[in-house]
Amino acid sequence: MGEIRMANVATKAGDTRKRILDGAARMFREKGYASVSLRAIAAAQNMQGGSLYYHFDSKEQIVIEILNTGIDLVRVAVEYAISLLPQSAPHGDIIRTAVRVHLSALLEHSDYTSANVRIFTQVPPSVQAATLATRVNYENCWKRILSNAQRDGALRPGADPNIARLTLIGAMNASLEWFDPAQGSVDQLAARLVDNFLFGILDPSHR
Amino acid sequence: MGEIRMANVATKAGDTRKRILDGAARMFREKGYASVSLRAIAAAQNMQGGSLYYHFDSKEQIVIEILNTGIDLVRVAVEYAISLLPQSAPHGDIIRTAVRVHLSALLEHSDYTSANVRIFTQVPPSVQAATLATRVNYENCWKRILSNAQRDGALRPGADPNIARLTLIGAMNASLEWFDPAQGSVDQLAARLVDNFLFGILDPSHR
DNA sequence: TATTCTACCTAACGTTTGTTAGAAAGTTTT
DNA sequence: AAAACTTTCTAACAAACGTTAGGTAGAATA
Repeated sequence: MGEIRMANVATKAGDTRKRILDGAARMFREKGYASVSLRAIAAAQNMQGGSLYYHFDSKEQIVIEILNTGIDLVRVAVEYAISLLPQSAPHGDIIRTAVRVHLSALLEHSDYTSANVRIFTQVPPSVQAATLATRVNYENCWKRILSNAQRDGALRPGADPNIARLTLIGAMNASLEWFDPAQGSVDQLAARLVDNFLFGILDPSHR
Repeated sequence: MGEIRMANVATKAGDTRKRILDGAARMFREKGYASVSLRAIAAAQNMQGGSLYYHFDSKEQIVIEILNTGIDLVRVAVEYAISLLPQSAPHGDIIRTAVRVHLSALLEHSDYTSANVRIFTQVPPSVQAATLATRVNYENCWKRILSNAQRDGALRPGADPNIARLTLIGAMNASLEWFDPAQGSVDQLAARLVDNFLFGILDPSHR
């Protein structure tokens, strides 16, 4: 009593808790939300289903934590990578960097991020609501990038930055469904995807 | 016996069958696959859960039929719209037409098509496999469009038609999650999305 | 050593799910 | 009107689900 409960403290429970989340994130990414049971999540850590309730209040709390973590991970990674660019960096380079980092997290580094993309639409409305603030945070990160570009006249006249943002994020996230490392690295994919996005696919002579 | 069982014949059972599929498609689009039970699908037609088994063999068969219908609907609509264009139509116009028809089916006309986009990742692997041929069919439709453009030199050198195709379809389908008719019509969205796709978002002076 | 706390297990609960068998209406054919 | 066929209902099944209560072994504390 009177003590503050910390999330990631170096205890046995803290380790187990993290292992449960790690395993659950991977399983959610692979099989979706509804078809991953608490018993399956527990079994992956050699535990019984009921034991999860020592660490979490409900299945919803588990998935909320995974979704929020997944979103914050990309946001922090993108913001950090951008902060390393010189102030004078062209907007094309900023967008290029953001896309590369987003795809890298989604396709290479984070089960949390990929789980978020895969299962967000499958999750109960209450869970979606509990991750809204985190999502808005990341949305604003991209809104800033594109509205800065527009402010400096870097966007083609008539280009709608809102539609650009939403389609770009949609296109990136969709790559989770078809990306194949045998066909090329994530960086190669990012480079080509950004080129299409910035320059279009049409040859200048055909415009 | 000896009679051929037809799908859309004008019988009571045929009508009921279609109404069940129509209702199920809408419910799947709205709530996802797992959380729509057979009892709920039946209740929407004032029926009992078990009665569905007079018309269908299983829940999987229902969703397979909905998914295949949804994909074939867009494919036929896109192919027909393109066939109406003059032979000499520029590739940009062909792509523009295809995008407009795809978005129109997804966002305005077909619960089957939107259900397909929404729940495909949620559905059991056996169901995904049962819709593979239909999906490949539609994929080939877009492959043709883009490889024809490349053959005629309409694509920017270095533009990868495969990545272009996958990102375009990904971007269009993602719009199902954020499209808001209050912000503009489907045709307006299609026009802006295609402009971004063909010309890029960057101003020529900033390249 | 005795006690308290941590981390997990066992076993069950109520609910929901897809599915099935057989009865019961309603319709059509003979 | 009788018979056959079509369509739906009733009622139950086994399985799986999230969740809970209470017990238990080991570690930490006193």
